Amino acid sequence: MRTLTRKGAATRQRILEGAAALIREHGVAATTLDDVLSETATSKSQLFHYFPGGREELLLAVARFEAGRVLEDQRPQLDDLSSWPAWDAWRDKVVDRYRRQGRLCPLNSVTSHLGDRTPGAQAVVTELMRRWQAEIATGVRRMQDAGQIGQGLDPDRTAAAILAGIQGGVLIQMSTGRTTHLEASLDQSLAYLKDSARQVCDRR
Amino acid sequence: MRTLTRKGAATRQRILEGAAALIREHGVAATTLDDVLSETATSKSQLFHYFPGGREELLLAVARFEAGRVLEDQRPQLDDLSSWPAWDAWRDKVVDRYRRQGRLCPLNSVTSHLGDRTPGAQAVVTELMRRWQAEIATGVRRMQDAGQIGQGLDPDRTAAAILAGIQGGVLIQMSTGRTTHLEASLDQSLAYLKDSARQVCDRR
DNA sequence: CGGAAAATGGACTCGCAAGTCCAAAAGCGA
DNA sequence: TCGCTTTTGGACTTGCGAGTCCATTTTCCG
Repeated sequence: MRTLTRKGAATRQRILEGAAALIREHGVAATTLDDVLSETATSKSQLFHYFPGGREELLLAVARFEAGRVLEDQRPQLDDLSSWPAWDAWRDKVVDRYRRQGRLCPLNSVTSHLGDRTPGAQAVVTELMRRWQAEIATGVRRMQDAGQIGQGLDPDRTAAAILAGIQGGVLIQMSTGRTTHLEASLDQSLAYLKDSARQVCDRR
Repeated sequence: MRTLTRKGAATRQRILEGAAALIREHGVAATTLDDVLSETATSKSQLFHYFPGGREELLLAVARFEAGRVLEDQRPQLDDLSSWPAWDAWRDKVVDRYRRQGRLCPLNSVTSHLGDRTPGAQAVVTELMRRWQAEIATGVRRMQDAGQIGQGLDPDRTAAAILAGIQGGVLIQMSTGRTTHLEASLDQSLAYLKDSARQVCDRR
């Protein structure tokens, strides 16, 4: 596959998105290549033409595809964590995003199926986490600059804790179907940050 | 399988633990029934004798087995969250437990493979979370009674947030291999709880 | 318009792993 | 010890799904 004509690119994309849709709905284990073919009205030769590595390469592409959406779905709120109302709006956006997504987390599903044999999958997740955490940390720093968050907090470590809470909330949602834990975690984190500012004032 | 002789029970247990060991090491996808057989020195007829439902039933049994270990591994610290040193000791125990476990989380692996077709797997996880959260909540209440945690906090919701942080920390560890996020989350939660007590004092 | 490269259809192979089966050995209770 | 039940060995079947292959059509570009 040296070059890709417009038609070819469209087909490749159709396969990719079709596979992602099936996985989001039924999970990885229940999604065969033949399912993808009939879903996207393509033939086997096409799939292996655009994804020479077969199933594994396709799953990895789906992982990248899904990973790319995660942060995008949080914009523009994630970009501007510079006031408490902005943080609250972001919190609502995150909760809403995962409530819509439902019980299945495609990214977790894909990576846990690719397992450790395909280091690429872990790399995709790790990179996503790194970027996500960095964006949150930027928000923390802005609030510190504005005197809204205590100076004593390490922005990066704080962001790590918030991120862990989100991930765990989503994970628990996968078995319970509820966003209760996600909300509780975000609310606790935000409360902690808000308190940290107040304590600084109290001490003066 | 009406009754189970002593020998039969031992064999069944050997199969179960062997399967759990393989899954902990290689993950579910890379573990076949034949692998389990050679690992445990048993034959196919034995496996299907003790797990008539085949692979699915065995995986569910492994899930239950692993779920049972989770809380046990946190005792006795989890049982006595009645002082800050006790909470800190529990925190260390949890971090240590998951650091030892390494990158693979057998429970997540199994449930994500059984997927939504086997509701039993989700039930196992849900029940584990419920119990885990309840035990943490008990600890919160004790600390409230002792005036060490602010009365304004909802024990159950607080426990939910702590639990989410733990789960997320472990999940992130699965791709990064590090317990950084787990530690950051637990530390942030504990700091929040400790602050909640101090604020109550300040207000008086 | 013409030829090379890309895209497509779909039948075919092939290996793996789940699950079946039956006969033989071992255990158990009376 | 006897007879019944449980346990065990391991060969066999079977189905599914990944991956291969080649002929044909379509697209691209000079």
